[in-house]
Amino acid sequence: MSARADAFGPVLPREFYARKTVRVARDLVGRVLVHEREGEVTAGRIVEVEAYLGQGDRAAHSAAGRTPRTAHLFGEPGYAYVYVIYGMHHCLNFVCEPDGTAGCVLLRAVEPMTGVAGMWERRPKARREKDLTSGPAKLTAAFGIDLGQNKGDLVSGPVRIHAGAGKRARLDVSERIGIREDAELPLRFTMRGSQFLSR
DNA sequence: CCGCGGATCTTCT
DNA sequence: GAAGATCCGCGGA
Repeated sequence: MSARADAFGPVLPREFYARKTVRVARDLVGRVLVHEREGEVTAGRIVEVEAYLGQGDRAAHSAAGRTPRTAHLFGEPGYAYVYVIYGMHHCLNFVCEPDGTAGCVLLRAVEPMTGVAGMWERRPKARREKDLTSGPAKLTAAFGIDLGQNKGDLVSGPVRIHAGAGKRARLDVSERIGIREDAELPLRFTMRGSQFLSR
């Protein structure tokens, strides 16, 4: 790990993810997403997430039971779940809950911190800085994350989450975006006052 | 600024 | 074969 990445605080340990999905989701707001490869560090503060529950949540990919795609949602926590949406975009999730129980947190928006020039290169159509990462597929593009990072270890791999400054973020709670089933559940958590939310 | 529809492909029925 | 946890460009106001 580079000295620069250390400035974001320690990497969150696997136990962080081995809790109830909603608890992890709330705790993730304000943390720092880091993608490091070939010496290039891309980082951003997490400002928006959504929880997808393993049980009683028909909007979750795990709702249909184990399939080849979703098997690791039921496995050990602290791994990435990346999938392709609408044929051309990628979404990044973090596997939660103890081994054997499904549950994940969808990352929806971050505030750019480090490697912003690289983000502009990977998202040349963005107009303002907030357009770089203010959506689940925008931020994966800006961070260079795709299926190659699926099943990656968030504790020891190139995609990690660091603890951040430690100040407890003020949260707003709302309904999840872009889903039909169980759309009324209050499972979207956003950093109050952030200018980098998806909508 | 807003609403509409096209793009494009993985996954499961 | 159809749907989908989205983004972007276009047209109109």
